[in-house]
Amino acid sequence: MRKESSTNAFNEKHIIDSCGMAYTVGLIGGRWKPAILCRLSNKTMRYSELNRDIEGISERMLVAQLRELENDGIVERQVYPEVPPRVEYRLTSLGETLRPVLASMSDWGNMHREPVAANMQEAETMHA
Amino acid sequence: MRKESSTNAFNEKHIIDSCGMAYTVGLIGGRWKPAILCRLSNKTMRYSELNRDIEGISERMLVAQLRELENDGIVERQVYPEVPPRVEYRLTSLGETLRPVLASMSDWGNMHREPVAANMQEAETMHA
DNA sequence: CTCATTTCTTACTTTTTTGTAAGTACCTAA
DNA sequence: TTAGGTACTTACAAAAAAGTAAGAAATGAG
Repeated sequence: MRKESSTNAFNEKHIIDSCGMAYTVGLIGGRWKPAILCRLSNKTMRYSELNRDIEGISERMLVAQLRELENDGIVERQVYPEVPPRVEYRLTSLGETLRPVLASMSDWGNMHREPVAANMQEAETMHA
Repeated sequence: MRKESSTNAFNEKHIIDSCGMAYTVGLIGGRWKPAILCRLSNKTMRYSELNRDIEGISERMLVAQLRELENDGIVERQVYPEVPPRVEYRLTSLGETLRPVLASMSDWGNMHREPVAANMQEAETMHA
């Protein structure tokens, strides 16, 4: 939970308000958001797909990050009134404007780190 | 300090190895790195300048973040053998390759958040 | 009525990041 | 000899982020 009155929270707000880069990092940063956005950048996915696809993520984290992305207007959540439930996540139109930014980050990362087998596939799909 | 054996540390490594975007975010993310990179993107600065210019940062944080950027090969540190000491920080050539990425993040951020007076100047200088 | 499936919640613990405050080293100039 | 400027360190405390484990709702199938 966040403590509105902390120096930390104050600093965060201030930086976000005075630096566009910090604002962007705030939206897409964190442990799991890149992994989520990377995937939703390519296609709509349902909750269980994301959960299976992103190795090591817990449901708590997955939901929390999706909610944040949703609240920030980057991702949208579509619920189908079925049982068992089906919920799909995709980029909003705002989220789509982020795509080139995400792609440039992804490309830079893939270019400048030691090549690891696991990335090969990802590196390709990002710019398919 | 980091606990190498934690699930958290393991997950971080794994994601960084499997997602270029996560790798990039890992390098430039965090509370103060955007503010630092934003400035060093434009010009070489000495320690005290950064310290004055980045409102609210503590010396501990400034040094820590600069060290990380240095260890990651993005920023370089030049010490002049003078008294009182003079230390300058600038982007390395690897850091320069990051500039367009940083700029696109900065631009996106400035474009998509409520315009705040403080940003006007920054938004201009970024693409001068 | 009980089970299975999917998409979450909730309460609690551990780990990581950030902040605070004080101190250090170096030389120079007064 | 003492004060001053710059660039840090260090030890400790607070806050935030992430992990763990268990549970809950809704409903159709058997």
